[in-house]
Amino acid sequence: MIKKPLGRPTDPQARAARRQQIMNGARKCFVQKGFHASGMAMISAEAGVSIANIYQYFETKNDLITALVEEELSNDLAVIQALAEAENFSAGIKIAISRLAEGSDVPAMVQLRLEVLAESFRDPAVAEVVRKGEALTIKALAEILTKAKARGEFTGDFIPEEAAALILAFSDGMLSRLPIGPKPMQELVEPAFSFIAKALGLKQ
Amino acid sequence: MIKKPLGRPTDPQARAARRQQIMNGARKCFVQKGFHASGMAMISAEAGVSIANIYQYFETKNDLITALVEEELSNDLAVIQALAEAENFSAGIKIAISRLAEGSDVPAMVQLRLEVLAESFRDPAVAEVVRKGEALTIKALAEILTKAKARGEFTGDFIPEEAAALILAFSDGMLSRLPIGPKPMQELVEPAFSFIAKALGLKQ
Amino acid sequence: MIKKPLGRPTDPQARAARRQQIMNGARKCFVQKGFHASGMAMISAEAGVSIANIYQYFETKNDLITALVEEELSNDLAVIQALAEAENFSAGIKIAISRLAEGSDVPAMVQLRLEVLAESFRDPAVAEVVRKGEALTIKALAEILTKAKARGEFTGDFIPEEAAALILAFSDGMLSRLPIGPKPMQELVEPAFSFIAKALGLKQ
Amino acid sequence: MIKKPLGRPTDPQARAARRQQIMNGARKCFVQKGFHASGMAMISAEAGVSIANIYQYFETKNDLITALVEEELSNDLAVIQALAEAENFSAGIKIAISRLAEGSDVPAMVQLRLEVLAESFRDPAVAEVVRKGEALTIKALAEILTKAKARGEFTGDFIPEEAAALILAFSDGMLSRLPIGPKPMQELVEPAFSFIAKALGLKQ
DNA sequence: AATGAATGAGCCTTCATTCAT
DNA sequence: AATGAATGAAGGCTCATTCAT
Repeated sequence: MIKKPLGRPTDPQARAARRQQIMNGARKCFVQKGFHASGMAMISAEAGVSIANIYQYFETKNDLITALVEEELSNDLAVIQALAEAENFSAGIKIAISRLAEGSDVPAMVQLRLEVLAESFRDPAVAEVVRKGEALTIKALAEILTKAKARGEFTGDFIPEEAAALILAFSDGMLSRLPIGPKPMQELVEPAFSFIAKALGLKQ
Repeated sequence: MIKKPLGRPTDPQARAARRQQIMNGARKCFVQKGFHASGMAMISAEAGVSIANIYQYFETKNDLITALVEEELSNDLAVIQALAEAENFSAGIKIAISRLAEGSDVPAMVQLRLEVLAESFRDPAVAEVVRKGEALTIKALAEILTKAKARGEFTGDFIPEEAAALILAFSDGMLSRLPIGPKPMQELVEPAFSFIAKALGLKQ
Repeated sequence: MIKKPLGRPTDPQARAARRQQIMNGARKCFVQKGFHASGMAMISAEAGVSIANIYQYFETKNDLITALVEEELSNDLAVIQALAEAENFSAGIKIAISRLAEGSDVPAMVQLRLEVLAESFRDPAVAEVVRKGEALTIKALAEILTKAKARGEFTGDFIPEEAAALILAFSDGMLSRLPIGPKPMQELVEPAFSFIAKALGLKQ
Repeated sequence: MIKKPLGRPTDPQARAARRQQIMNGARKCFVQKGFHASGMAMISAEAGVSIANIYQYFETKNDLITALVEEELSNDLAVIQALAEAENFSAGIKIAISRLAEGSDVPAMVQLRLEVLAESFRDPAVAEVVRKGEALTIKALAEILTKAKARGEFTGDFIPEEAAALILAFSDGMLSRLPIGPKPMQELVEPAFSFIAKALGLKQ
């Protein structure tokens, strides 16, 4: 016998949709003003929802932030995982880069990334979430490196986990300098790739 | 005849000291809570100064932030310039690293660095200040690289300005992951140096 | 099919009541301290409402002032219009005077009137509101004068609009001297009426 | 033997000049913003004096206000007294009116007048000052009326003190409507004079 | 589920004033 | 006499959050 819910049946799909709607509005605000300068009023306006309604999906503003951080991290992970399907490491990196460069809202993502890192210094809860997400990302990238290494794509030797961490750090650093660099990011893609390639001893 | 100014004369030294005192208090707050979550009340308490007094040294809270950003950038530049006095590039990097590692408050500096980068996305005034500071830093590092290159310390070839930008980005990325990395920073110093060394073709 | 609005429905009556409650509290404060020396804290205390709640009914303190000015002007207009129902001009004036004299809070009204006039010098928005209100009042009084004139209540000749403006100015002047006059207002009612009567050539 | 002051000799003239300088700056501010919206900072800037210096001439801001009110009242009295030198009442009124109309800053005076009246409702000290000043003005005007009456310039009968009070009230009322009247003041001078003339039974 | 109404705490800034020079 | 330095209190307004409908 199928369970028959009593009272008003809640529609999980509708709930998820609205939750996403709120998070999308919140992301816009956080990108523009940061976590702590974005008010619930602005978020509710951007999401097209009443303020009070937000509190039925997130207990506090902090929870909303945390949820958004998790979503953001899973996006990052997805990029890395997409990289796994490439034929070789070199091609994978280029796919990832082009995916970033062609993404319509790179600055927004970077802004949010910085916000997340800064927040993880302050809020231990956020730090924990980020730490887990990053661990997954590093692991995924390390596996890719391990396979590529096994395929003999590198001349040099390195510990995959370490190299993964370094690559991601490098990527973070490059992206975070987007708004302040003297040159546009485009011109640094090539040297950046070359930088990594040499560091890892990528063939050709 | 020299005109004698009426009233109480200004003591530039005392003013500078007080200004610094305020900025130090502000830094503590900004490190803990970020720019926008730090209130003037907290800053004044931390600095041991009345709120109203702060406004005799900084017109607005934003001006205080900007001043702090400038100070922070000049500190960064000083680190790089100290690197110029080393015998060779390898030694210089190690000096810089040890200087950072031994610095009593690396996490605070990193936290502030993230805050600054995030803010430069939002406030064009801050972005401009950061841009100028970074240009100076890149230039300084590029000169160091040029000299080291002339001394034949590298096997590979690279454009100094580009390499400088990449190194700084890498450094930023490494530092910014301090609170989230699975390993403590200490363990990544060696691989990070090795990473750069290979990328630039540093001999030995 | 009629769309059913979601969420809690608005109760216009309750809103209007609360709005009035706030305005009443504000009036007390403005009478005692004037517009600019009355703080929102004092207003909220006098109205029995939280400060933040006031801002759900008036966007700014200035809006609250403007709304009060409008209300005040409509009260003035009501007094004049009540005058229209009297048998003749002489009786009407006496009705108006007694209505003022018996009104429990003449000083408050006068104080507010001065505040309004002073403010209309500074804030163009207030000036515009007052101008429109005064135009209506003058028009109403002019009509009354026109009818009385047609009834042959005056020996002299005068342009109704001009006379109306002069009478209102005279009234304003008399009232505004309430707190400084050497004699209580009561003793000046008779001479004031006589003054107007002679000026207009009122019979008997 | 002439008294020889010990210590630093104070220059009463210089003191008076500076005092006036401050009051002039204060007047500008009070006209623009009113008593309570004008800050000491603005006053000091307008007067070209440091804030602290103001406190050597006026104990509090309130004292500064009171002093200005006194000055303002004595100006009013001077206008009335100038009226005494005219050949007859009719000419005197016209002199007074033209003196006002040609005065470069009638609106400023009126604005201040309203401010003073409003303040006299609140501050008993100001009220007392104004009351005394007004008593003098009424007395002066009453004397003028008495003389004119003795010269047979009026047909009607009236008590001079009463008439003086009424005339001044009327004048106040007319002026205070400057910023809100539908017509410019100029066009109301003639009817206003006629109004008074009729009320007092002025011949011709 | 969704919204309007309400609030205490806090925001940045300016106030009138005093003190030291 | 005159000014810079300093401050507690208050300014208008917004905050994240809760409650009633």
